[in-house]
Amino acid sequence: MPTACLACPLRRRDIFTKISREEIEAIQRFKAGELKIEAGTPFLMEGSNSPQLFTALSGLGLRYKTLENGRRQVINFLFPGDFIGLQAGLMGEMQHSVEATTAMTLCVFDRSEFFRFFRSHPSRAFDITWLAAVEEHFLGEALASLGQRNGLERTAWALTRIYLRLEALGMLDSDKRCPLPYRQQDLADALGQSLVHTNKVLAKLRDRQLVSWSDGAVQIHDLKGLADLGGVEIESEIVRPLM
Amino acid sequence: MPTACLACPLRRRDIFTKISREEIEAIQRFKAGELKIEAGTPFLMEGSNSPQLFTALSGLGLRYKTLENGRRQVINFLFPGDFIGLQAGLMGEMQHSVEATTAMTLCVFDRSEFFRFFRSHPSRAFDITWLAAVEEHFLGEALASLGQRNGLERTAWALTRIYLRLEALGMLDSDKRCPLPYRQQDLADALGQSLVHTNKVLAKLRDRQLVSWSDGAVQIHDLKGLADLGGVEIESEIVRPLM
DNA sequence: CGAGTGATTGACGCAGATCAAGCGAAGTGG
DNA sequence: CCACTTCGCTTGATCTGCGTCAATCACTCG
Repeated sequence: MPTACLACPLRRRDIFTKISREEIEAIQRFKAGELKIEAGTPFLMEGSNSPQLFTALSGLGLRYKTLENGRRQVINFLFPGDFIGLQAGLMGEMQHSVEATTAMTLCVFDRSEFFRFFRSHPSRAFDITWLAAVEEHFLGEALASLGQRNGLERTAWALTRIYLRLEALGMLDSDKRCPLPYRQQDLADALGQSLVHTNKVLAKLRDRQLVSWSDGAVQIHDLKGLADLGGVEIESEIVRPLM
Repeated sequence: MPTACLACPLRRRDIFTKISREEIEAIQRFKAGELKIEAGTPFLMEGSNSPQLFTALSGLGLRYKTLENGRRQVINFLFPGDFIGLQAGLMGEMQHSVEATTAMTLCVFDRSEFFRFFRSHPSRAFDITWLAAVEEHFLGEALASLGQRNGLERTAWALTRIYLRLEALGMLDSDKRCPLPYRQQDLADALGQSLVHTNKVLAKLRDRQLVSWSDGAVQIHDLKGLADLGGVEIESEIVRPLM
Protein backbone atom coordinates (compact mmCIF):
# COMPACT_ATOMS: atom_id res chain seq x y z
CA MET A 1 0.00 0.00 0.00
CA PRO A 2 2.06 2.91 -1.26
CA THR A 3 1.81 6.26 0.42
CA ALA A 4 -0.45 8.75 -1.31
CA CYS A 5 1.52 11.93 -2.00
CA LEU A 6 -1.28 13.98 -0.51
CA ALA A 7 -0.88 12.10 2.72
CA CYS A 8 2.90 12.09 2.66
CA PRO A 9 4.05 12.74 6.21
CA LEU A 10 7.24 14.39 4.99
CA ARG A 11 5.34 17.12 3.25
CA ARG A 12 4.08 18.49 6.54
CA ARG A 13 7.54 19.46 7.64
CA ASP A 14 8.47 23.11 7.38
CA ILE A 15 11.69 22.21 5.65
CA PHE A 16 9.72 21.50 2.47
CA THR A 17 8.05 24.14 0.36
CA LYS A 18 4.29 24.12 0.37
CA ILE A 19 2.51 23.44 -2.87
CA SER A 20 -1.13 23.22 -3.81
CA ARG A 21 -3.28 20.14 -3.79
CA GLU A 22 -3.39 20.08 -7.58
CA GLU A 23 0.36 20.20 -7.77
CA ILE A 24 0.70 17.33 -5.35
CA GLU A 25 -1.74 15.34 -7.42
CA ALA A 26 0.39 15.95 -10.49
CA ILE A 27 3.38 14.51 -8.69
CA GLN A 28 1.25 11.59 -7.65
CA ARG A 29 0.48 10.88 -11.30
CA PHE A 30 4.15 11.02 -12.18
CA LYS A 31 4.93 8.57 -9.40
CA ALA A 32 5.40 5.08 -10.76
CA GLY A 33 5.42 3.19 -7.51
CA GLU A 34 7.25 2.56 -4.33
CA LEU A 35 10.32 0.53 -3.59
CA LYS A 36 11.57 -0.98 -0.37
CA ILE A 37 15.27 -1.56 -0.06
CA GLU A 38 16.98 -3.66 2.56
CA ALA A 39 19.69 -2.24 4.75
CA GLY A 40 23.12 -2.50 3.19
CA THR A 41 21.95 -2.77 -0.40
CA PRO A 42 23.46 -0.57 -3.11
CA PHE A 43 20.69 0.44 -5.48
CA LEU A 44 22.36 2.79 -7.94
CA MET A 45 25.82 2.13 -9.26
CA GLU A 46 28.36 4.50 -10.71
CA GLY A 47 28.20 4.20 -14.46
CA SER A 48 24.75 2.68 -14.43
CA ASN A 49 22.05 4.09 -16.60
CA SER A 50 19.12 3.89 -14.29
CA PRO A 51 15.67 4.06 -15.83
CA GLN A 52 14.35 5.50 -12.60
CA LEU A 53 14.53 8.45 -10.29
CA PHE A 54 13.72 8.31 -6.62
CA THR A 55 12.69 10.34 -3.66
CA ALA A 56 13.69 8.92 -0.31
CA LEU A 57 10.61 8.52 1.85
CA SER A 58 12.14 6.89 4.87
CA GLY A 59 15.42 5.40 5.96
CA LEU A 60 18.98 6.62 5.57
CA GLY A 61 21.53 6.00 2.88
CA LEU A 62 24.69 7.34 1.38
CA ARG A 63 26.13 8.39 -1.95
CA TYR A 64 29.74 7.61 -2.67
CA LYS A 65 32.33 7.40 -5.35
CA THR A 66 35.03 4.78 -5.56
CA LEU A 67 38.31 6.03 -6.93
CA GLU A 68 40.71 4.14 -9.13
CA ASN A 69 43.07 3.91 -6.15
CA GLY A 70 40.43 1.93 -4.33
CA ARG A 71 39.58 4.63 -1.84
CA ARG A 72 36.02 5.69 -1.26
CA GLN A 73 34.66 9.19 -0.94
CA VAL A 74 31.26 9.53 0.64
CA ILE A 75 29.64 12.41 -1.22
CA ASN A 76 26.86 12.88 1.26
CA PHE A 77 24.41 11.19 3.52
CA LEU A 78 20.89 10.65 2.27
CA PHE A 79 17.88 11.63 4.30
CA PRO A 80 14.16 11.42 3.73
CA GLY A 81 13.07 13.94 1.14
CA ASP A 82 16.25 13.70 -0.91
CA PHE A 83 15.84 13.34 -4.64
CA ILE A 84 18.06 10.66 -6.11
CA GLY A 85 19.24 9.91 -9.61
CA LEU A 86 19.02 13.26 -11.30
CA GLN A 87 22.40 12.77 -12.92
CA ALA A 88 21.35 9.59 -14.62
CA GLY A 89 18.05 11.21 -15.48
CA LEU A 90 19.78 14.03 -17.29
CA MET A 91 23.30 13.16 -18.20
CA GLY A 92 22.66 9.53 -18.98
CA GLU A 93 24.53 7.80 -16.23
CA MET A 94 25.28 8.02 -12.57
CA GLN A 95 28.59 9.46 -11.52
CA HIS A 96 28.43 7.93 -8.08
CA SER A 97 26.86 4.99 -6.33
CA VAL A 98 24.03 5.07 -3.83
CA GLU A 99 23.31 2.58 -1.13
CA ALA A 100 20.83 2.13 1.66
CA THR A 101 22.35 2.16 5.13
CA THR A 102 19.14 1.29 6.90
CA ALA A 103 16.09 -0.14 5.22
CA MET A 104 14.68 2.53 2.93
CA THR A 105 11.42 3.26 1.23
CA LEU A 106 11.73 5.06 -2.06
CA CYS A 107 9.22 6.79 -4.19
CA VAL A 108 9.87 5.76 -7.80
CA PHE A 109 9.56 7.88 -10.93
CA ASP A 110 10.11 6.69 -14.44
CA ARG A 111 12.83 8.37 -16.34
CA SER A 112 10.93 7.89 -19.56
CA GLU A 113 8.21 10.16 -18.20
CA PHE A 114 10.66 12.68 -16.90
CA PHE A 115 10.91 15.03 -19.81
CA ARG A 116 7.19 15.00 -20.41
CA PHE A 117 6.61 15.83 -16.77
CA PHE A 118 9.16 18.58 -16.99
CA ARG A 119 7.38 20.07 -19.97
CA SER A 120 3.88 19.85 -18.62
CA HIS A 121 4.68 21.05 -15.12
CA PRO A 122 7.02 23.99 -15.27
CA SER A 123 6.71 24.72 -11.58
CA ARG A 124 7.91 21.21 -10.83
CA ALA A 125 10.70 21.64 -13.35
CA PHE A 126 11.65 24.74 -11.46
CA ASP A 127 11.62 22.80 -8.21
CA ILE A 128 13.84 20.08 -9.55
CA THR A 129 16.35 22.67 -10.63
CA TRP A 130 16.05 24.19 -7.21
CA LEU A 131 16.86 20.81 -5.68
CA ALA A 132 19.93 20.56 -7.85
CA ALA A 133 20.99 24.03 -6.72
CA VAL A 134 20.52 23.11 -3.08
CA GLU A 135 22.63 20.03 -3.62
CA GLU A 136 25.30 22.12 -5.24
CA HIS A 137 25.27 24.44 -2.29
CA PHE A 138 25.86 21.64 0.18
CA LEU A 139 28.61 20.14 -1.91
CA GLY A 140 30.32 23.52 -1.99
CA GLU A 141 30.11 23.71 1.74
CA ALA A 142 31.50 20.20 2.11
CA LEU A 143 34.34 21.10 -0.22
CA ALA A 144 35.17 24.07 1.96
CA SER A 145 35.13 21.89 5.03
CA LEU A 146 37.47 19.32 3.58
CA GLY A 147 39.74 21.96 2.18
CA GLN A 148 39.93 24.46 4.98
CA ARG A 149 39.15 22.87 8.31
CA ASN A 150 41.07 20.50 10.50
CA GLY A 151 39.81 17.17 11.76
CA LEU A 152 38.07 18.49 14.82
CA GLU A 153 36.33 21.32 13.00
CA ARG A 154 35.36 19.11 10.10
CA THR A 155 33.82 16.52 12.32
CA ALA A 156 31.96 19.15 14.32
CA TRP A 157 30.75 20.62 11.04
CA ALA A 158 29.43 17.30 9.80
CA LEU A 159 27.70 16.40 13.03
CA THR A 160 25.95 19.73 13.34
CA ARG A 161 24.82 19.67 9.74
CA ILE A 162 23.45 16.19 10.17
CA TYR A 163 21.82 17.06 13.43
CA LEU A 164 20.13 20.15 12.04
CA ARG A 165 18.84 18.18 9.12
CA LEU A 166 17.45 15.38 11.20
CA GLU A 167 15.89 17.89 13.53
CA ALA A 168 14.19 19.64 10.63
CA LEU A 169 12.84 16.28 9.57
CA GLY A 170 11.46 15.64 13.02
CA MET A 171 13.69 12.63 13.48
CA LEU A 172 14.91 13.40 16.98
CA ASP A 173 14.30 10.58 19.38
CA SER A 174 14.08 12.73 22.43
CA ASP A 175 16.03 15.59 23.92
CA LYS A 176 18.57 16.43 21.24
CA ARG A 177 19.20 12.79 20.60
CA CYS A 178 18.87 11.34 17.14
CA PRO A 179 19.48 8.11 15.29
CA LEU A 180 22.65 7.98 13.23
CA PRO A 181 23.15 4.42 12.08
CA TYR A 182 26.29 4.97 10.02
CA ARG A 183 29.67 3.48 10.83
CA GLN A 184 32.60 5.63 11.84
CA GLN A 185 34.18 4.50 8.61
CA ASP A 186 31.40 6.18 6.66
CA LEU A 187 31.96 9.48 8.39
CA ALA A 188 35.70 9.09 7.92
CA ASP A 189 35.21 8.53 4.21
CA ALA A 190 32.93 11.53 4.02
CA LEU A 191 35.43 13.77 5.74
CA GLY A 192 38.51 12.49 3.99
CA GLN A 193 40.26 11.38 7.14
CA SER A 194 41.30 7.99 8.44
CA LEU A 195 39.06 5.85 10.56
CA VAL A 196 41.52 5.92 13.43
CA HIS A 197 41.77 9.65 13.46
CA THR A 198 38.02 10.06 13.17
CA ASN A 199 37.61 7.84 16.17
CA LYS A 200 40.04 9.92 18.19
CA VAL A 201 38.37 13.14 17.17
CA LEU A 202 34.99 11.77 18.19
CA ALA A 203 36.48 10.91 21.56
CA LYS A 204 37.70 14.47 21.89
CA LEU A 205 34.29 15.90 21.04
CA ARG A 206 32.86 13.66 23.70
CA ASP A 207 35.45 14.78 26.25
CA ARG A 208 34.67 18.37 25.50
CA GLN A 209 31.03 17.71 26.24
CA LEU A 210 29.91 18.70 22.74
CA VAL A 211 28.46 15.53 21.22
CA SER A 212 28.61 11.85 21.76
CA TRP A 213 27.89 9.38 19.05
CA SER A 214 27.61 5.74 19.99
CA ASP A 215 25.31 2.82 19.45
CA GLY A 216 23.85 4.36 16.34
CA ALA A 217 22.68 7.58 17.93
CA VAL A 218 24.10 11.04 18.47
CA GLN A 219 23.43 12.95 21.59
CA ILE A 220 24.12 16.65 21.34
CA HIS A 221 25.31 18.19 24.56
CA ASP A 222 26.20 21.65 23.42
CA LEU A 223 24.75 22.57 20.06
CA LYS A 224 26.08 26.10 20.05
CA GLY A 225 29.56 25.02 21.02
CA LEU A 226 29.57 22.34 18.36
CA ALA A 227 28.25 24.65 15.68
CA ASP A 228 30.81 27.30 16.57
CA LEU A 229 33.62 24.80 16.35
CA GLY A 230 32.35 23.55 13.01
CA GLY A 231 31.70 27.03 11.68
CA VAL A 232 28.03 26.34 11.08
CA GLU A 233 25.42 29.06 11.35
CA ILE A 234 22.50 27.75 13.32
CA GLU A 235 19.60 28.98 11.31
CA SER A 236 16.66 27.10 10.05
CA GLU A 237 17.56 24.60 7.38
CA ILE A 238 17.16 25.71 3.80
CA VAL A 239 13.59 25.21 2.68
CA ARG A 240 13.52 22.96 -0.34
CA PRO A 241 10.98 21.38 -2.66
CA LEU A 242 9.85 17.82 -2.19
CA MET A 243 9.18 15.69 -5.22
CA MET B 1 28.07 45.70 -29.85
CA PRO B 2 26.93 42.61 -28.02
CA THR B 3 27.40 39.22 -29.57
CA ALA B 4 24.33 37.78 -31.22
CA CYS B 5 23.61 34.38 -29.75
CA LEU B 6 23.30 32.94 -33.22
CA ALA B 7 26.82 34.05 -33.96
CA CYS B 8 28.22 33.04 -30.58
CA PRO B 9 31.61 31.49 -31.24
CA LEU B 10 31.32 29.28 -28.18
CA ARG B 11 28.32 27.51 -29.56
CA ARG B 12 30.35 25.98 -32.37
CA ARG B 13 32.40 23.92 -29.94
CA ASP B 14 31.55 20.27 -29.65
CA ILE B 15 31.50 20.54 -25.89
CA PHE B 16 28.13 22.30 -26.12
CA THR B 17 24.91 20.62 -27.12
CA LYS B 18 23.48 21.66 -30.45
CA ILE B 19 20.12 23.34 -30.47
CA SER B 20 17.95 24.71 -33.24
CA ARG B 21 17.99 28.20 -34.63
CA GLU B 22 14.61 28.94 -33.04
CA GLU B 23 15.83 27.82 -29.69
CA ILE B 24 18.88 30.04 -29.94
CA GLU B 25 16.66 32.94 -30.83
CA ALA B 26 14.60 32.31 -27.73
CA ILE B 27 17.73 32.55 -25.62
CA GLN B 28 18.61 35.73 -27.45
CA ARG B 29 15.29 37.25 -26.41
CA PHE B 30 15.88 36.25 -22.81
CA LYS B 31 19.29 37.87 -22.90
CA ALA B 32 19.22 41.30 -21.30
CA GLY B 33 22.62 42.51 -22.39
CA GLU B 34 26.30 42.08 -22.04
CA LEU B 35 28.68 43.04 -19.29
CA LYS B 36 32.40 43.56 -19.34
CA ILE B 37 34.26 43.07 -16.10
CA GLU B 38 37.78 44.14 -15.36
CA ALA B 39 40.37 41.69 -14.19
CA GLY B 40 40.37 41.29 -10.44
CA THR B 41 36.83 42.46 -9.86
CA PRO B 42 34.43 40.45 -7.73
CA PHE B 43 30.98 40.65 -9.31
CA LEU B 44 28.82 38.40 -7.17
CA MET B 45 29.16 38.31 -3.44
CA GLU B 46 28.21 35.63 -0.97
CA GLY B 47 24.90 36.59 0.57
CA SER B 48 24.03 38.95 -2.22
CA ASN B 49 20.68 38.73 -3.89
CA SER B 50 21.67 39.31 -7.46
CA PRO B 51 18.95 40.37 -9.85
CA GLN B 52 20.90 38.81 -12.67
CA LEU B 53 22.21 35.55 -14.02
CA PHE B 54 25.18 35.27 -16.33
CA THR B 55 26.85 33.12 -18.88
CA ALA B 56 30.59 33.63 -19.20
CA LEU B 57 31.43 34.46 -22.80
CA SER B 58 35.13 35.07 -22.48
CA GLY B 59 37.76 35.40 -19.81
CA LEU B 60 38.43 33.35 -16.72
CA GLY B 61 37.21 33.73 -13.19
CA LEU B 62 36.72 31.87 -9.97
CA ARG B 63 34.05 31.05 -7.43
CA TYR B 64 34.99 30.94 -3.79
CA LYS B 65 33.67 30.88 -0.28
CA THR B 66 35.24 32.68 2.62
CA LEU B 67 34.94 30.84 5.91
CA GLU B 68 34.43 32.37 9.33
CA ASN B 69 38.04 31.45 10.15
CA GLY B 70 39.18 33.72 7.35
CA ARG B 71 40.31 30.96 5.04
CA ARG B 72 39.17 30.82 1.46
CA GLN B 73 37.98 27.81 -0.48
CA VAL B 74 38.00 28.14 -4.23
CA ILE B 75 34.95 26.16 -5.34
CA ASN B 76 35.96 26.05 -8.96
CA PHE B 77 37.47 27.92 -11.83
CA LEU B 78 35.17 29.60 -14.29
CA PHE B 79 35.53 29.13 -17.99
CA PRO B 80 33.67 30.44 -21.00
CA GLY B 81 30.27 28.79 -21.27
CA ASP B 82 29.75 28.51 -17.53
CA PHE B 83 26.39 29.59 -16.20
CA ILE B 84 26.66 31.78 -13.12
CA GLY B 85 24.24 32.78 -10.43
CA LEU B 86 21.73 29.96 -10.47
CA GLN B 87 21.75 29.79 -6.69
CA ALA B 88 20.70 33.38 -6.34
CA GLY B 89 18.23 32.87 -9.15
CA LEU B 90 16.54 30.04 -7.32
CA MET B 91 17.33 30.07 -3.66
CA GLY B 92 17.36 33.80 -3.25
CA GLU B 93 20.97 34.47 -2.51
CA MET B 94 24.44 33.44 -3.49
CA GLN B 95 26.25 31.00 -1.27
CA HIS B 96 29.63 31.90 -2.66
CA SER B 97 31.38 34.82 -4.29
CA VAL B 98 32.48 35.08 -7.88
CA GLU B 99 35.27 37.17 -9.26
CA ALA B 100 36.90 37.79 -12.60
CA THR B 101 40.53 36.75 -12.76
CA THR B 102 41.11 38.14 -16.23
CA ALA B 103 38.84 40.61 -17.94
CA MET B 104 35.57 38.84 -18.64
CA THR B 105 32.61 39.32 -20.91
CA LEU B 106 29.33 38.11 -19.51
CA CYS B 107 26.02 37.51 -21.10
CA VAL B 108 23.37 38.93 -18.78
CA PHE B 109 19.91 37.53 -18.04
CA ASP B 110 17.32 39.12 -15.81
CA ARG B 111 16.25 37.12 -12.89
CA SER B 112 12.80 38.66 -13.08
CA GLU B 113 12.36 37.00 -16.46
CA PHE B 114 13.77 33.72 -15.29
CA PHE B 115 10.66 31.94 -14.21
CA ARG B 116 8.71 33.08 -17.23
CA PHE B 117 11.47 31.83 -19.47
CA PHE B 118 11.52 28.57 -17.61
CA ARG B 119 7.81 28.16 -18.13
CA SER B 120 7.70 29.07 -21.77
CA HIS B 121 10.77 27.11 -22.81
CA PRO B 122 10.74 23.71 -21.20
CA SER B 123 13.70 22.49 -23.21
CA ARG B 124 15.76 25.35 -21.85
CA ALA B 125 14.49 24.63 -18.38
CA PHE B 126 15.68 21.10 -18.91
CA ASP B 127 19.05 22.39 -20.01
CA ILE B 128 19.46 24.60 -16.99
CA THR B 129 18.76 21.65 -14.75
CA TRP B 130 21.29 19.72 -16.76
CA LEU B 131 23.84 22.42 -16.13
CA ALA B 132 23.17 22.20 -12.44
CA ALA B 133 23.64 18.44 -12.58
CA VAL B 134 26.93 18.81 -14.45
CA GLU B 135 28.09 21.25 -11.81
CA GLU B 136 27.12 18.83 -9.11
CA HIS B 137 29.09 16.12 -10.82
CA PHE B 138 32.25 18.19 -10.88
CA LEU B 139 31.86 19.23 -7.29
CA GLY B 140 31.54 15.60 -6.33
CA GLU B 141 34.71 14.83 -8.17
CA ALA B 142 36.50 17.71 -6.50
CA LEU B 143 35.31 16.50 -3.13
CA ALA B 144 36.73 13.08 -3.86
CA SER B 145 40.03 14.63 -4.86
CA LEU B 146 40.33 16.69 -1.71
CA GLY B 147 39.25 13.83 0.46
CA GLN B 148 41.12 10.92 -1.05
CA ARG B 149 44.19 12.06 -2.90
CA ASN B 150 47.51 13.43 -1.74
CA GLY B 151 49.02 16.70 -2.84
CA LEU B 152 50.71 15.38 -5.92
CA GLU B 153 47.68 13.49 -7.17
CA ARG B 154 45.34 16.34 -6.39
CA THR B 155 47.42 18.82 -8.26
CA ALA B 156 47.76 16.48 -11.22
CA TRP B 157 44.01 15.97 -11.13
CA ALA B 158 43.30 19.68 -11.18
CA LEU B 159 45.73 20.46 -13.95
CA THR B 160 44.44 17.70 -16.21
CA ARG B 161 40.84 18.70 -15.62
CA ILE B 162 41.63 22.30 -16.42
CA TYR B 163 43.64 21.35 -19.44
CA LEU B 164 40.94 19.11 -20.86
CA ARG B 165 38.39 21.83 -20.39
CA LEU B 166 40.47 24.50 -22.04
CA GLU B 167 41.24 22.15 -24.86
CA ALA B 168 37.56 21.44 -25.42
CA LEU B 169 37.01 25.18 -25.55
CA GLY B 170 39.72 25.58 -28.15
CA MET B 171 41.77 27.74 -25.87
CA LEU B 172 45.12 26.09 -26.45
CA ASP B 173 47.77 28.53 -27.56
CA SER B 174 49.79 26.01 -29.46
CA ASP B 175 51.12 22.53 -28.88
CA LYS B 176 49.46 21.49 -25.61
CA ARG B 177 50.12 24.86 -24.14
CA CYS B 178 47.34 26.92 -22.67
CA PRO B 179 46.81 30.13 -20.77
CA LEU B 180 46.24 29.77 -17.05
CA PRO B 181 46.38 33.19 -15.50
CA TYR B 182 45.62 32.20 -11.92
CA ARG B 183 48.02 32.58 -9.02
CA GLN B 184 49.47 29.56 -7.25
CA GLN B 185 47.52 30.76 -4.24
CA ASP B 186 44.29 30.25 -6.16
CA LEU B 187 45.14 26.67 -6.98
CA ALA B 188 46.26 26.11 -3.40
CA ASP B 189 42.93 27.43 -2.13
CA ALA B 190 41.08 25.22 -4.57
CA LEU B 191 42.96 22.11 -3.50
CA GLY B 192 42.95 22.82 0.19
CA GLN B 193 46.70 22.85 0.57
CA SER B 194 49.15 25.55 1.49
CA LEU B 195 50.75 27.83 -1.04
CA VAL B 196 54.21 26.60 -0.14
CA HIS B 197 53.31 22.98 -0.56
CA THR B 198 51.51 23.66 -3.81
CA ASN B 199 54.61 25.35 -5.10
CA LYS B 200 56.76 22.38 -4.18
CA VAL B 201 54.34 19.95 -5.77
CA LEU B 202 54.32 21.99 -8.97
CA ALA B 203 58.10 21.81 -8.98
CA LYS B 204 57.91 18.05 -8.66
CA LEU B 205 55.47 17.76 -11.54
CA ARG B 206 57.87 19.82 -13.57
CA ASP B 207 60.82 17.63 -12.60
CA ARG B 208 58.89 14.56 -13.58
CA GLN B 209 58.31 16.03 -16.99
CA LEU B 210 54.55 16.00 -16.63
CA VAL B 211 53.50 19.65 -16.70
CA SER B 212 55.02 23.02 -16.18
CA TRP B 213 53.01 26.00 -15.18
CA SER B 214 54.72 29.36 -15.22
CA ASP B 215 54.14 32.83 -16.51
CA GLY B 216 50.44 32.32 -16.71
CA ALA B 217 50.52 29.33 -19.00
CA VAL B 218 50.58 25.57 -18.58
CA GLN B 219 52.59 23.38 -20.86
CA ILE B 220 51.62 19.74 -20.80
CA HIS B 221 54.52 17.41 -21.42
CA ASP B 222 52.91 14.07 -20.73
CA LEU B 223 49.14 14.18 -20.69
CA LYS B 224 48.70 10.49 -20.13
CA GLY B 225 51.16 10.41 -17.29
CA LEU B 226 49.55 13.40 -15.65
CA ALA B 227 46.05 12.03 -16.05
CA ASP B 228 47.11 8.68 -14.62
CA LEU B 229 48.66 10.33 -11.62
CA GLY B 230 45.57 12.43 -11.08
CA GLY B 231 43.22 9.53 -11.68
CA VAL B 232 41.47 11.28 -14.54
CA GLU B 233 39.95 9.37 -17.43
CA ILE B 234 40.92 11.04 -20.64
CA GLU B 235 37.71 11.00 -22.52
CA SER B 236 35.98 13.79 -24.26
CA GLU B 237 34.63 16.39 -21.87
CA ILE B 238 31.01 16.06 -20.86
CA VAL B 239 28.80 17.70 -23.44
CA ARG B 240 26.70 20.37 -21.77
CA PRO B 241 24.12 22.95 -22.74
CA LEU B 242 25.06 26.57 -23.33
CA MET B 243 22.71 29.28 -22.22
C1' DC C 1 64.53 53.68 -6.35
C1' DG C 2 61.52 51.88 -2.83
C1' DA C 3 57.21 49.29 -2.38
C1' DG C 4 54.20 45.64 -3.53
C1' DT C 5 53.17 41.13 -5.60
C1' DG C 6 54.01 36.48 -6.68
C1' DA C 7 57.24 32.55 -7.01
C1' DT C 8 60.74 29.78 -4.79
C1' DT C 9 63.40 27.40 -1.27
C1' DG C 10 65.08 25.78 3.29
C1' DA C 11 64.19 24.64 8.28
C1' DC C 12 61.21 22.88 11.67
C1' DG C 13 57.22 20.85 13.90
C1' DC C 14 52.75 18.79 14.16
C1' DA C 15 48.22 16.88 12.58
C1' DG C 16 46.96 13.07 11.02
C1' DA C 17 48.19 8.59 8.34
C1' DT C 18 49.56 3.95 9.01
C1' DC C 19 50.48 -0.16 11.65
C1' DA C 20 49.19 -3.14 15.18
C1' DA C 21 46.76 -5.12 18.87
C1' DG C 22 42.82 -5.83 21.84
C1' DC C 23 37.82 -5.74 22.99
C1' DG C 24 32.82 -6.61 23.02
C1' DA C 25 28.75 -7.92 20.50
C1' DA C 26 26.55 -10.56 17.18
C1' DG C 27 26.29 -14.30 14.20
C1' DT C 28 26.88 -19.38 12.79
C1' DG C 29 27.59 -23.91 12.61
C1' DG C 30 28.53 -28.30 14.69
C1' DC D 1 25.60 -24.32 24.21
C1' DC D 2 30.09 -23.46 23.17
C1' DA D 3 34.11 -22.70 19.93
C1' DC D 4 35.15 -19.69 16.22
C1' DT D 5 34.66 -15.94 13.07
C1' DT D 6 33.39 -11.38 11.75
C1' DC D 7 32.56 -6.58 12.37
C1' DG D 8 32.92 -2.24 14.39
C1' DC D 9 35.10 0.49 17.97
C1' DT D 10 39.10 1.88 20.70
C1' DT D 11 43.78 2.87 21.86
C1' DG D 12 48.93 3.12 21.70
C1' DA D 13 53.28 3.63 18.91
C1' DT D 14 55.59 5.28 15.05
C1' DC D 15 56.30 7.75 10.86
C1' DT D 16 55.53 11.39 7.30
C1' DG D 17 53.10 14.68 4.31
C1' DC D 18 52.21 18.92 4.67
C1' DG D 19 51.59 23.34 7.32
C1' DT D 20 53.92 27.29 9.16
C1' DC D 21 57.69 30.49 9.48
C1' DA D 22 61.07 32.97 7.27
C1' DA D 23 64.11 34.65 3.87
C1' DT D 24 65.32 35.60 -0.92
C1' DC D 25 64.52 36.65 -5.76
C1' DA D 26 62.38 38.45 -9.94
C1' DC D 27 59.12 41.80 -11.75
C1' DT D 28 56.27 45.62 -12.17
C1' DC D 29 54.85 50.08 -11.12
C1' DG D 30 54.23 54.70 -9.22
